[in-house]
Amino acid sequence: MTAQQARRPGRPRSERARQAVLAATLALAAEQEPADLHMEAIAKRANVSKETLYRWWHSKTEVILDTLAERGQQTIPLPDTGTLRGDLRDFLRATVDSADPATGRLLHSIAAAAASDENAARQVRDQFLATRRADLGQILRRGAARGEIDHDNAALALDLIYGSLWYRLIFRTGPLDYRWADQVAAAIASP
Amino acid sequence: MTAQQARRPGRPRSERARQAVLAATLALAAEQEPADLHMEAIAKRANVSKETLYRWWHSKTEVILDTLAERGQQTIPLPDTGTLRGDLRDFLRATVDSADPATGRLLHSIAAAAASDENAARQVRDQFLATRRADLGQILRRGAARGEIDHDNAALALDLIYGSLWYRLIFRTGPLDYRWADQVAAAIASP
Amino acid sequence: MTAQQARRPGRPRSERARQAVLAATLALAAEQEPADLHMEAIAKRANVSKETLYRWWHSKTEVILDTLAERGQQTIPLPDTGTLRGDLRDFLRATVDSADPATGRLLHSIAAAAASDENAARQVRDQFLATRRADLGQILRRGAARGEIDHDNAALALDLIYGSLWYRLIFRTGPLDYRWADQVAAAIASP
Amino acid sequence: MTAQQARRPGRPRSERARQAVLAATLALAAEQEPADLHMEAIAKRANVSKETLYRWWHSKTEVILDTLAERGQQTIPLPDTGTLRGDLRDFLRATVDSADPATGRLLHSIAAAAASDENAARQVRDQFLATRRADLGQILRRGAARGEIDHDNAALALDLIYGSLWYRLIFRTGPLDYRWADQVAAAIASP
DNA sequence: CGGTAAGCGAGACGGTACGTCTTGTCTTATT
DNA sequence: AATAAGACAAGACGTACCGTCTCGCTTACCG
Repeated sequence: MTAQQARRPGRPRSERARQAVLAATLALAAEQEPADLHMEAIAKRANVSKETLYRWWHSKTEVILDTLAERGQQTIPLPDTGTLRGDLRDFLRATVDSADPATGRLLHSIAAAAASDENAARQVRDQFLATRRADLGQILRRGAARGEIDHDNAALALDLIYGSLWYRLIFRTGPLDYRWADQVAAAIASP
Repeated sequence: MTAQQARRPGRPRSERARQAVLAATLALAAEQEPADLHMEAIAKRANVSKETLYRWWHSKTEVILDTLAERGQQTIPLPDTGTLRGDLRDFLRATVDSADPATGRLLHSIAAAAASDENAARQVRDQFLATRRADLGQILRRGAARGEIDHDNAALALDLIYGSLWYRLIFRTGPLDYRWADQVAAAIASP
Repeated sequence: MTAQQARRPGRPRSERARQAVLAATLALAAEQEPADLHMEAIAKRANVSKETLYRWWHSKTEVILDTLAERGQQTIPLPDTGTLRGDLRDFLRATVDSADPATGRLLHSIAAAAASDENAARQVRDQFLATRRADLGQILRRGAARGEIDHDNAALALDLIYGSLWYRLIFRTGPLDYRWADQVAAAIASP
Repeated sequence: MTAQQARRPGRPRSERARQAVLAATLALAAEQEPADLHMEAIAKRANVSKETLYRWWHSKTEVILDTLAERGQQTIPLPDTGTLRGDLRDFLRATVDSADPATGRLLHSIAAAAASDENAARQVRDQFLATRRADLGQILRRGAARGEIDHDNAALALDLIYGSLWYRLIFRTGPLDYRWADQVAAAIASP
C-alpha cells in the first residue's frame, strides 16, 4: 500500500522539526493558559519557522490533534471485566487518569476551536472523538450483547457519557475524578 | 425595597446604548460566524463607542451573557405533565426550540470563551448555566419525589443531559431536534 | 464703560473654579511633561467639571495663556540704564529669570499648540507675544532715538532676539542663562 | 568599505514599503493640517501595516525626519559669492525657496513634537538642525576668516538666524520671503 | 561530483482586533 | 444659569497574532 511512498525530490521533511513542534505544544500546554498557546508561541518555542509550521499544519487545531495523537493515544486500554458497569468504570477511570493538566489544556483548546469554527469541529470529530467513541462504543455493544443495556440507549449513552465529560471540562462544573467515573458508570449501567 | 436606588450624580447610563449593544450582538450572531463577533464589530454596529462598550462590559463574554439574558431567558417555561418523562420531553423540546441559529452562535461563543479562559467559564456558569440547571433540577426533584428517579441519579442527570446538549452543539455530532429530546427524556426517565 | 456690567440672571460664574483651574495648570506644569498637561488632567486636578472648563476656555491654549497672564505677567519691569546694551542686558536677564521650570513647560505647550494649529498661533501672538514685543520694542525704540541702532534693524531685532530665545527653548540647543542674555545684548547693540 | 554590509538572515526590509511611507507622509503634509498627520493615516495612505510602520520608525517624529532627509536635504547648496552678506543672502533665499507648503507643515510637526517632548527635541537637533547649522556655520566661519564678522558673534548668529526663521514659522509673525532673507543677511553682516 | 529541487530558519509584510486614552459634547441633579 | 459628576461618540494610540511572503542556506536525490 503506502509501502513505496514515492520518494519525492528535494530535501525531505525534517523529523526533528516535527517532534520539536509537538514537544513545544505539549510544553506550552503544561505551562500556560490555553489562550497563550498560539502558532507564534509554538514556532518560537520549537525553534521552528512559522513557514515550516504552516506548511505541515494548517491550523492550531491540527497541531494539537497531532500532539494528542502522538502523546496520549495509547493510554486507554479496553477493559474486560465481564460486566458493563465494570468495563465502564475501568474505562472512565482510565480516561480520568489520562487527563493530566497539560492534556486538559489541549482539550480545552480544541473545544474552543470546535465551538467557534465549524471546520475545526469536523476535524476534532474525525481525528479525535471518533476513536474514543469507537472504544466506548465497543464496551457498550458488548453490554448490549449481554442484555445489560438496551441497544438504542447504548447509542445515546455515548453522547451522555462524553457529553458530561466535556461539560465538566469546559465549564469546570466539577472535578473529573474517580467519583465522577463511578457515578456515571453506575447511572448508565443501572440494573 | 430597592425601589429608591440611591440616584448617583452625573449623567445616567444610556439605556439606548445598552439596548443598541445587545441588539447589535444578536444581529451579528444571526449574520456571521462566531469569529466575526468581536468587540470592535459590536461597537460599530451599535453606533456606540468602544469606550462605552468596555465601560459596561469588560469582555465579549459579558456582552453575550447579557444578550442571552435579555433576549432568550424567558422562553422556557417549566412544564408539568405529571410524569418525569413528560416533563423532560417538554422541557427539552422547548430548549431545542429556543436554539435558533443566532442563539446557537452565541452559545458557541460562550462555550469557546469558557473553554479557553477559566474566568469566562465561571461567568458562564454563574450567569447562564446556573438558571438552566435550577430549572431542570426542579423537574428532576419532582420526579425523585414521585419515585421516578433515584435521588443520586437526579443530580448526575443534570450533567448527563446538559452535557450531551453542549456536546452536540460544540462538536456538531448530530442535530439538536425533537428526536434527540425524546430519546434523552426516555433514557433518563427509564422505568 | 464696563462699569455697569449688565448683571445677568442665574448663578454667577464661580471665581473659585477659575482660580482652581489656573492653579491646577501651573501645578501640573511644574510636575509633569508638557504632554501630560491636558484638559482632562486639568479638570481633575482642579476638581472642576470638564463642562465648566470648556465653557470658559475653548482650548488648552487659552487656559495656558490665561495662566501665564495671571501668574507671570508682572515680573518683567522695563529697565532704564541709559544705554541700549544695558537695557537689553537687564531685560533679557529678567526674562531668563522669569522662566522657571513650570513657566518653561507652559511655554513649551503653547509653542507646540501654535506650531500645529494656525488658530492657536494667532491666539499666542495676540495674547502673549504682543506684550513682550511691545516691551522689547520700546527698549529698541529708545536705542534708535539715541542712535545706538538703526531703525530698520530695530524692527528686525525683535525677531532675532525672541527667535533665538524660543529656538533655545523649543529645541533645547542650549541653556537660557545670563551668558546667553549678555551675548545677545552685546550682539544686537554692537557699537 | 561598508560595501559588503554583512547580509542579515530573513526577508530583507522592503524598500517599497519604506518609500511608500515617506511618500505618504509628504502627500498628507501637502493636503492636510499637521494634526491630521498621524501614524494611522500614514499607514493607511501608504498601504503599509501599522506593525511595519512602528517596526522601522518608533514615532511620528522619526518618520517626518526621514521624509525631510530623503526629499528636502539636497536642495540647499552652499553659495560662494565672496562676501558674507552675499553668501548669507543666497543661502537664506535658497532656504526660503525650499519651504514649500508641504515641507512647512512637516517643519511645524517636528517643532510641535520637539516642544512637547524632550526626546523628540534631541532627535530633531541631531538629525535635522545639526546639518543646517553646519552649513550656515561654514558660511559664517568663512566670513570670520575674512574679518567680516567677529568670531564670537558668528557662533551666536546661528541662533539668531535660525531662531528668527523658526519663530516666524511657528508663530506666523510674518512671511518667510526674500525680503526677510535679505534683511537678516544685512543685519548679521553689517559693515 | 555537480545540478536540481524541496525544506528550513529567519524575519519582514499587510491586515486587523485589542484595550486604553483624550477630546469635546451631552444629560442629570444640585446650587 | 452655573456647577460637579460623569456618560457619551469619535477615533488615534501602540501592541499582538495571523497567515503569507521572500531571502540565503541546507540536505537530499539523480544524472
